[in-house]
Amino acid sequence: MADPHPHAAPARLRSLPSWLLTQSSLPAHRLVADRLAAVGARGYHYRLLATLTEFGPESQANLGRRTGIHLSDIVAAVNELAEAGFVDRSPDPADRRRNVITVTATGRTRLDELETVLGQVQEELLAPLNDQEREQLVSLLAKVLDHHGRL
Amino acid sequence: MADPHPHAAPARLRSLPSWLLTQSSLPAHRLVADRLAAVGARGYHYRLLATLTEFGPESQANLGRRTGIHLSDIVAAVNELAEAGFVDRSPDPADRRRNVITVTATGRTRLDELETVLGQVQEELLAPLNDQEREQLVSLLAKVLDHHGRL
DNA sequence: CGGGGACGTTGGTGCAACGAACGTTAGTCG
DNA sequence: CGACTAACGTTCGTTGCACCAACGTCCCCG
Repeated sequence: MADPHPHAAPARLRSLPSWLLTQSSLPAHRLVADRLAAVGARGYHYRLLATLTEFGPESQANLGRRTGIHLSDIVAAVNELAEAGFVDRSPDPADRRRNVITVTATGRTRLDELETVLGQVQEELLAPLNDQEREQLVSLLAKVLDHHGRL
Repeated sequence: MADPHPHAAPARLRSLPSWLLTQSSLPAHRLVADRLAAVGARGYHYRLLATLTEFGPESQANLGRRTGIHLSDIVAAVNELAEAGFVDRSPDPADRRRNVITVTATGRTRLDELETVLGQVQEELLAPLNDQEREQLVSLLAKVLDHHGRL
C-alpha cells in the first residue's frame, strides 16, 4: 500500500480559503438546485419571493440589486413566478418605466414551502457542524460577502 | 427616504448558509480566475501542480480524484501544462493504460509563482477577517467539504 | 424642451462542471 | 487459456449560471 488515501486532496488546497469556498459551494448549489427542482422551483424563485415578502412590492431593478440577480435573469424568473400565480406584475402608475412586483397569497404559501425545503438542505449541508459552528460560519461568510459587492 | 438601504439583501438570505456560500464563492472565483489569468494561468493549473509536487508523479485519473477535476478536463489542463513545459506526460511502462504526469523544474518555479499570486488573492478575499477568523473559516469549510464528496 | 440616464426586454456569450461514448489495456475467474 | 469486467485516457457534447450588448420606453433636471 503506497498511499493510504489515494483520493485525498493536497494540504495546499485544503488550507486555501478560495478553494475551500468554491469547492464547498458546489455541493451547496447542487443540493439547493436539486431539492428545489423536486418541487418545481429554482433558487431564483426563493430569492425573489423572500425579498418581496420582506421589503414589500418592488421594481425589478431593485430586486436585482437586492438579490444579486442580473436584470435580464430577473425577467425570466418573474415570468415564471407570475405564470404560476405567485407574484403579480403590474406597471407602476407613478413611473411607467417600472413594473411593480407583488407577492400573492399563494406566493406566500409557496415561500413557506420553499423555506421548509431549504431548511432541510441546510441541515444536510451543515450536518457535521454544531449550532455554534453554524453561527460562526454564517457570521464569517457575511463579513466576507459584505466586504465585496453588496453593502 | 423610504428605505435607507435599497440595495440590502433580505435577512432570510443573509442568514442562509447555502446562499452565503454560493454568493461568496463568486468573488472568490472571480478573483482567482482574474489574477491567475494575468499571469497566463488557470485555477486548474495550480490545483494540478500543487497536487503533483505534494504527492509526486501520478496518473491523470488519480489527479482527477484528488483535485475534484473531471477527467475530461484534466486532459485539456495537462495538455496546456505540458505544452508550457511545466509537467511531463509519459506513458506508464508498468501499466500502459496510464500516463504518468511529473512536474518539471520550471513547473516547480511556476507553482511558487502561482502561490504568490494566490496568497495575494486570499488577502484580498479575506480582508475583513483577522487571523483567527480566517483559521476558523478554513476549519469550518474543511469540515463541510469532508462531509460531502472527498474524504 | 432637449438630453442624459434609469427601466425592462430580448438575444446572445463565456466558462466551469458534468455526461456519454469509444478504443485500449489490466486484472480476474471460469 | 480465453472471456468478461473494470479502469484509463480521449473526444465531443451538454447544462446552468452569471454576464454583456443593444434597443425602445419613459422619467427627471437643467
